[in-house]
Amino acid sequence: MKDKILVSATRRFARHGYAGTSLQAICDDVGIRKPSLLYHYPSKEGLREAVIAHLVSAWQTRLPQVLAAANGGARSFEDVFIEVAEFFHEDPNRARLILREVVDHPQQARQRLGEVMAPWASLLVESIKNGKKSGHIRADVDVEAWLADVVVLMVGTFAAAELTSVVSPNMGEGSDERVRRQVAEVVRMARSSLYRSTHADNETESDQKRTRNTEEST
Amino acid sequence: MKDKILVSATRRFARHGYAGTSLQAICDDVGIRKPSLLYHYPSKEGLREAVIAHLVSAWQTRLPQVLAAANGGARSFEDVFIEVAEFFHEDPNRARLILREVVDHPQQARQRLGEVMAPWASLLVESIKNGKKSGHIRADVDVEAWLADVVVLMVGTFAAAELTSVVSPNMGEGSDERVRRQVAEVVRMARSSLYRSTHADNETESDQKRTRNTEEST
DNA sequence: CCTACCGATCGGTAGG
DNA sequence: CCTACCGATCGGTAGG
Repeated sequence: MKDKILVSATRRFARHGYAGTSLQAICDDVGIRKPSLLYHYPSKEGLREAVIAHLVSAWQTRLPQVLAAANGGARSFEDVFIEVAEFFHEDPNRARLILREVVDHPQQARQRLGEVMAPWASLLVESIKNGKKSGHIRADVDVEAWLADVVVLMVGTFAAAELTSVVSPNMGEGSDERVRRQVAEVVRMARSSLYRSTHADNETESDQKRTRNTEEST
Repeated sequence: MKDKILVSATRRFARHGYAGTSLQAICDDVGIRKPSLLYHYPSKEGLREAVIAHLVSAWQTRLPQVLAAANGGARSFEDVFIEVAEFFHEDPNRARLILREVVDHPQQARQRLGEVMAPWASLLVESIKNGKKSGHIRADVDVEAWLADVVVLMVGTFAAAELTSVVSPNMGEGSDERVRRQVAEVVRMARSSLYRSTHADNETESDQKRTRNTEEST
């Protein structure tokens, strides 16, 4: 029961925001009365904290795989972002929730994001800076800003998948396909803006139509 | 007076969201009573529409400059994004407002964004696709996805300027400097992920330590 | 632009 | 997990 409340709260907080969600609405979802909800969670604020804590812990569970990817050598960056994309793909509400927290409680969200990102972010930054010295990473990359950009891109892509269709409304209704394309382009942008010469540069002009169909999944 | 209401509403909707803002709070800001506000605007919803309409009209005012930049030849893309950045820099609440609209009313926001972006977005997309044919644009760029990414990046950078400090908390408190770096990196990413060979590539390996020193200031 | 007031709903408590 | 109920606040109206 406590879990059903958490699931409903997560969905509603993500979709309508904290202020836009009433305890009554959550109770209606799970079929109980307000006092029953307040037996499981001390207050609305307490419920919000539980929702965030659950999100953080889901991420912590994921961390080992991300860290493993980060140590994978040359393809480190791409593998890390693929792991991150998988995390959001599992439940896009996670991205929306993060986005809401960032705009609703900027300083608190910054701190929490810092704690949660620190382990893998510092690894990545270190790795990129080494790449700069050894020459295969562009010298003009602002590493911290680059990483922040890619995180914004990841969260933004999943939180606002609807945006894509602004430009290409002719794409299939299935937003799954849309998100896939969007993520692929995020990875491509991240990579090609980082490396001095991109692997994809050995593409000839003959295959301009597109070699990769889903992703480059070679 | 009507204007003071609009200004307060814009700020509060941007910062705390529509549901998180009470008419009373706006009235307190401008020093009137609720019925007076409802004389100027028919309802809370009506006020929200006015806020959005004002944002759209501010953008329309800007449009000519953006279109002019889009026709500037080789530097088209960069100039367009510099114009867009200027628009958000004038008032970051604009970015927050857009972001809120996108998560709160996805389909409505998508439609409105489509209308507002169409004129310059189609110019840009066309121009990039031509660049592909003539060979100076990478063949593997997913043009529509790329544009969506850059828009997300622009809005996200101004809406969540606080994010940057997650990675580099040692940076100056002045978020102005932070945003500047962030925008610069957005432009760099956008450009270098687009062109087959970037202008910045003529950097030699000798200035790898960093041309700019505002960076992580070793 | 105001006073006075409305029904509805908010988060939360008492008490079992 | 419930019924019953709380004060506070919500958006909005009547009437001037």
